[in-house]
Amino acid sequence: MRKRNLTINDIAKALNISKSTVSRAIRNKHDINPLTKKRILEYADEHDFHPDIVAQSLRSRSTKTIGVIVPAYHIPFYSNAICGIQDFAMKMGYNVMICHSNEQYEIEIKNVDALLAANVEGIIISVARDTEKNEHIRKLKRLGIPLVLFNRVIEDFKAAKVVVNDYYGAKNMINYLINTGCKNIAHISGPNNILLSNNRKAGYFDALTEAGLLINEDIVLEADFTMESGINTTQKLLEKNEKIDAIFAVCDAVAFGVIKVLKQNRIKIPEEISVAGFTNEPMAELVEPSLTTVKQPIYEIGETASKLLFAQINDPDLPPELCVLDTTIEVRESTRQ
Amino acid sequence: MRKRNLTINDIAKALNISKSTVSRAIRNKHDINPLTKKRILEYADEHDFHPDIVAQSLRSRSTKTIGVIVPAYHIPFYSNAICGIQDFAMKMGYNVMICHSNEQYEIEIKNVDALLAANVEGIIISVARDTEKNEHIRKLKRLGIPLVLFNRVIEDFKAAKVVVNDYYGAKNMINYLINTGCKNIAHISGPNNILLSNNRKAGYFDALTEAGLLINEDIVLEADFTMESGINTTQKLLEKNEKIDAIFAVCDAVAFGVIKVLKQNRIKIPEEISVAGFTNEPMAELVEPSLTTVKQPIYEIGETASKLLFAQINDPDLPPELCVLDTTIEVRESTRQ
DNA sequence: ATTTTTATCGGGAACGTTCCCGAAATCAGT
DNA sequence: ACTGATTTCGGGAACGTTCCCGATAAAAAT
Repeated sequence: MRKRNLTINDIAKALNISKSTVSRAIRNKHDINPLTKKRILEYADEHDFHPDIVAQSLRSRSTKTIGVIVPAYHIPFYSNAICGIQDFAMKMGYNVMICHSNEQYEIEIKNVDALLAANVEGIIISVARDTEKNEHIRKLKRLGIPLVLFNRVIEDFKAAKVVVNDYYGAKNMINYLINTGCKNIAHISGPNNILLSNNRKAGYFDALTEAGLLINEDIVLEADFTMESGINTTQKLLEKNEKIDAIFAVCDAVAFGVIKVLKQNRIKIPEEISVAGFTNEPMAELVEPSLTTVKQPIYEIGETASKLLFAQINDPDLPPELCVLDTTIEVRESTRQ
Repeated sequence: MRKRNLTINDIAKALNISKSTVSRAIRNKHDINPLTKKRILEYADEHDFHPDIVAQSLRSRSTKTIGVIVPAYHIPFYSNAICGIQDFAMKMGYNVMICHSNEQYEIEIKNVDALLAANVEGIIISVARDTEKNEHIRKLKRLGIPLVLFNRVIEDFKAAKVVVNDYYGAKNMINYLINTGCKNIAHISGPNNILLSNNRKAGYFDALTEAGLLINEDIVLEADFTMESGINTTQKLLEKNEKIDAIFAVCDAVAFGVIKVLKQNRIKIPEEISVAGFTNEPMAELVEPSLTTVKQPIYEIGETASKLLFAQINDPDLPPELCVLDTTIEVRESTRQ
């Protein structure tokens, strides 16, 4: 139960004027005598008046709130991207409501409903690992809710999207590895229902092909985006006894798993095997050896997603824009020079 | 501008009954004929009716929203604690509005005002590093807003609080270090305007005293909670050329800085110097050597804060409760056996 | 058959705001 | 002094819901 706050009616009564006039004064409208306005504002200031945002929302039919759904909150990539989203939203005078799906499709559906129930004016979403269907996303589109997908996007779906150039990022990294003398580069990919996994994998293949290197499908394994899966997959990879001089992981978390297993097996990084990741999480420079990785502009990704969303909110007929941000290669100790 | 949704008035008109009756049916109240109720619910279901949460908020004077303020979003401790807060709040049917102060007092004040403007029914806050004054917190109390402080709390202020046993956590860790043969244990503390810094420092001092070891104030330096400050402080510490066989850092981030500098100086961890931290961030097991640290139940801290807040929301006259959670020692490679 | 109870429903105010429209009152122009 | 424009303000409806209270009709009690 909210405490009873001062309302424009109270002010109106106290100053013996109408609430319409008070409203005009507060919202700095014309149609008002500068003197009465001053009188009202002084009174309001003195008594710490704040217009009730709920009543405003009801009347204006606008909640000034946007929603965000991410797979997991505590993954550094997402908490940093959320920063970018939120900072820009605040500049626009909007609040942000954040949900996490915990990588589960069912929860993601519930999140969507929760945000709809809260009457958000737009939604930014990065889909869960499990999300194969996307009826809940199409529903948003049907309802005409402004929508932006980022990072993990849905391929055959028309909507505003923010991604990085996964293909070229991966390709550049493989080229770099090749330039440092690696010839047998393994790849631990992400789930192939996620677009970015396939794009990065394609970059890997094409870089090898263009360099005239043989492709060995035996050293391309699939993991998800966790360190645990990186550990398991690396163990499987080593058991194959293939000749390997580098491992390119779909993301940093997986690369951390790779490093862990290689060190356990006393394999020297990068002398025997170079390791490269993708994202540049804060941890990347702390692990030993520090991780060479494809650096994503994480904060900007969130910020851009926010910008695209507000562009839609302000002009609902805007055609969906695909925004591809550039990556750079951050060379550290885990790859040979 | 929200899209025009179906309202109870629409249903009333369509079924030729009054909106009061529709409202009763939706909210599953008595005073209604089971048959009409069925008719209404079927119609509502068929047309995908959802009561307008904003109108409900206005009428009930309850927003079903709580606010959270943390120093920085992307610090793993906070993103995990927020998970605990949010999960419990959702169980209670509440939304969560999250702000970050970016460790700045002025922004924290703005955050408080933003949450008040949003009519949150309670606030959970971990104060910024810079926060020396606390007028904005007292204001919340004056306004009668349910309030819970966590992690970084204000000492001389009556309010519900959730902390860990910083004193004993530190003391236990120092005892452990002593047991492994360390005699000259340095401490890099946190800012002394933050209570937990002082408690951990006190645990450090008392453990040394009780073990009959000499206290050397020269090897007790102050940092803030960042890795950078850990780096700088460790360098200063080494320049003193004091005899040191262990460093206990106020938090993991600082400990990571310590490790970095020691490695740069080719000082062997833990053979020459043991290193211990506090918190058990995810990174702690990834650094090399992995970090021995005082493990906090991070998710539970958030969950508990949430529970205390809802206890207050449900009973505003509840006396403020201090909740102290236990820590354990997580032994890894950075300390000798 | 009359009164009392019970079940079911509708009318209307209220939450705090914005906005449309019209009423005064002041002012300028003839 | 009379018209017309302009400034300033108030009344009241509306946003979508909940809730109090009274009305009606059916059921039960006398």
